[in-house]
Amino acid sequence: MEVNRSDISQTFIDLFIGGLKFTDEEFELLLSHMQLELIPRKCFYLKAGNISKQKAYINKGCTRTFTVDEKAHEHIMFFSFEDWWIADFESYYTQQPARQYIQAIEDCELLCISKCDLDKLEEQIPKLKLFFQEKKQKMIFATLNNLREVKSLTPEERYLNLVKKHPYIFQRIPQQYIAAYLDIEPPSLSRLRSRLSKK
Amino acid sequence: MEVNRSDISQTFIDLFIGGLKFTDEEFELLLSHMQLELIPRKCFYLKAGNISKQKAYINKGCTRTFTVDEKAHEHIMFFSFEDWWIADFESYYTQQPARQYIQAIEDCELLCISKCDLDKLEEQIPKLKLFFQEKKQKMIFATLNNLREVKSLTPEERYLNLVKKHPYIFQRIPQQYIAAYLDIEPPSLSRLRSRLSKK
DNA sequence: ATGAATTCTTAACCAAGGTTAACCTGCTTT
DNA sequence: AAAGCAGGTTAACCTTGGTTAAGAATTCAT
Repeated sequence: MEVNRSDISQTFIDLFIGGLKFTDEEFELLLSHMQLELIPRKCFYLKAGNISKQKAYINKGCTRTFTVDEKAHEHIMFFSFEDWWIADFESYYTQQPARQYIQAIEDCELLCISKCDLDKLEEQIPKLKLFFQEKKQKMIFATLNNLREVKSLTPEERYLNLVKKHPYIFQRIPQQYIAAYLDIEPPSLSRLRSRLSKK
Repeated sequence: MEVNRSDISQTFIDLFIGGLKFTDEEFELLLSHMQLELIPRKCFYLKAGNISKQKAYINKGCTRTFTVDEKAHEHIMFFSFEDWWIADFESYYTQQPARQYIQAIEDCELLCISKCDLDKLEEQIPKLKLFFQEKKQKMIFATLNNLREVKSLTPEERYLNLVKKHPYIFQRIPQQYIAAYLDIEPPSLSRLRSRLSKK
């Protein structure tokens, strides 16, 4: 669907016009390559096996990125909210089938741009290339920290970290998904919570 | 210590001369910026709190990169062997104090180059820049796969994966470090192994 | 070669999370 | 309003890994 200027969040405009100092022409050029996709709650933006052909800015809504193991258990790698960019990182850069699913937790409005278009645009607008290189760098740091956390903390400690660092997610994310993010079963999360509330 | 041409492994020469098609001048230029560091077994190449100021090519030996949690338990992020490049990724790129330790498991010969020199060299030799960009990309993929594994597999499954994919490490890495890599205690690894050998 | 020091294994006991099933609550649907 | 459903909680039981300590096996140093 074509992007209607009125659909775009102020945050998106601030990001490019205010933050990255895009000229109006550059911004229009960018917009002309973006499509608006509406993903209803519970629907998939990407399924494992498909190729992640575009990056999407979350204009509204939130998603979960997860894998499914051999025992059919889901493991959530991360949640994404407004102002995040989503794609299956490995699939996007290799153009090989993804191993992860990206599913809308709430109705989502996504501003999408294809890898092909973005690659060209990045050559025309170096600021854009730098912006995504920065994003990539931060994403690596976040992944390494994540790995460190998963390796060194107990589920309870990870839960407490989540409460401390991202309390807002409990307003928007169902418990079962929090459990899948912590890699425990829903009854364990319930127990853990009641154990903590008694202290 | 200055790098003596005779110290360098054939693999290193093949990498740059054969693989990356460096001219002799480029190769000499690279070598002129590298230093040989000898790290004896059990000594640290990097300690948490220090800044990772250089990249090092493992000419000989192997290392472990690990963190220490609040309960003083060590968690090994990965092992590195000959022909790998080591640094604390986040610290190297941000020049902030590292949160990880890098310790020699065997006596190591490292070919080191400072971030400052490498940044300059990469401008002079674009092939070098591309080479490290590729490395970085692969490192991200590996980290994401690692995270997926840690989140979705049991220690037993991770052990079996290790046996299947990297059987050689059992020749060189003590059990206690394998346990710290799997994020279990040594007695658990022993139990797991005896359980498996009975099947 | 011998003693000392690591490293690995084993055993006993404990704690935490998995599994299953029942139950409760709040929503949707008709 | 009643039935159905999804999400969350609770309880009972089981499995697995942590903890501690003791003992066996290796390795190292002299």
